[in-house]
Amino acid sequence: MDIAARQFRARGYAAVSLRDIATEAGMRTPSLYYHFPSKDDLVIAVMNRGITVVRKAVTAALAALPPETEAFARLGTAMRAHLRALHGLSDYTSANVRIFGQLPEALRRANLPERRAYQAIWADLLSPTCAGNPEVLAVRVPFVIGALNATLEWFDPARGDLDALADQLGRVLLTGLKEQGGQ
Amino acid sequence: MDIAARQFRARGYAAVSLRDIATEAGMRTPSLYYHFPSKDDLVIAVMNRGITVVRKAVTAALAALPPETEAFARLGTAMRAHLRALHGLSDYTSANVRIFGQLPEALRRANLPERRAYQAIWADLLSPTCAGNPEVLAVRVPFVIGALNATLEWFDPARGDLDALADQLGRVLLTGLKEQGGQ
DNA sequence: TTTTCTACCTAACGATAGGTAGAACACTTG
DNA sequence: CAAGTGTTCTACCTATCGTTAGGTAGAAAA
Repeated sequence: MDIAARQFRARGYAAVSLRDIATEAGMRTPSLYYHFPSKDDLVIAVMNRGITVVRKAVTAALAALPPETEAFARLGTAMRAHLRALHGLSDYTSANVRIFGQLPEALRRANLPERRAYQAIWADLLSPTCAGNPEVLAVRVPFVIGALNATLEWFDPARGDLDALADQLGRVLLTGLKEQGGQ
Repeated sequence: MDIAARQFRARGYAAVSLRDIATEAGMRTPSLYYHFPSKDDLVIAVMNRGITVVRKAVTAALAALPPETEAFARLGTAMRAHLRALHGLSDYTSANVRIFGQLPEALRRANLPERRAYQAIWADLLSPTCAGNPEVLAVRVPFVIGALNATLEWFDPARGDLDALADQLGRVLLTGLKEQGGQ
């Protein structure tokens, strides 16, 4: 599954064959079928773990905060944990974000329960920013998650500091582009 | 090309076969080779037009503004034009955003010049928000474009008002989540 | 009227995809 | 040691992929 996640992340769902995965695992293709009944099942397992990983990372980061931490500090912590899971923690979450849009609808649906559970965390976090207004919240939750996920397409953690990125994005999202110029 | 763009957008690069495109076009597969030398050339043509379309849309929207319009109003206008191109104007831009990450590196590289030209517009727009600081700019340009593009994965223009979305995202990006609660 | 071009066609190619059947190996347990 | 069980193997299948070869009807050009 580690190998599959890394390959899916790098080259996409349809472009990665079971032969590719088996070869890197030091196996023959049919041997994979002992562990997974089909390519679909394998990719679903990778996708679900991708959400589980980031959800646990964010939950743990929030749990480590002092209980009286204010809403915007909690939000910043969650953003940093999410970015860390995306860019460093494992290939599962990044594979999920990368290939979700490439999957046939049936496979996408199989990942939706996990995704909704994760979105619920962000709904709680973002609720104070819009006085609980459900229509605004319904836009802000996917917007913030989507904006963070989009960093996967342009940020290279090998060439930039991930914490600096988290700081800067946190500032922009919380206070907007309008305030403070540089630094 | 219209058909190819729509199918790429809906189902991804590798999942769309030349047979699929030809069938919808009312042709046999090899007939496509009269118009395009290969699948790669076809997809490159679609990708490049996708950026051209949104660049012209944004440029035109900015040109229609009074010349003395201040920086943040110009930014809001550009955001709205970008969202419109993504969600309504044509399938080329949305296909580009959807499948860029799925392409083999060689095809991605073929689209980079167009992309850089488009990013230059946003660098101009965003420069006033960070006093021209190049490091901050290098993060903010892909961040804003990425955040807008990510709406493709969750916003359905058939079920929500695109202008309302543009307004709300413009407010969040310009003034942040911290200010004004609801509405 | 002869030639060339445009826009398609049918037939088939080699490569590769996901998947199956069943034999062979490896390790634990009686 | 023999049996059983878990794991990987060889060999092969069918479907589909992008692509090529060679040809054809009709419009345009000479």
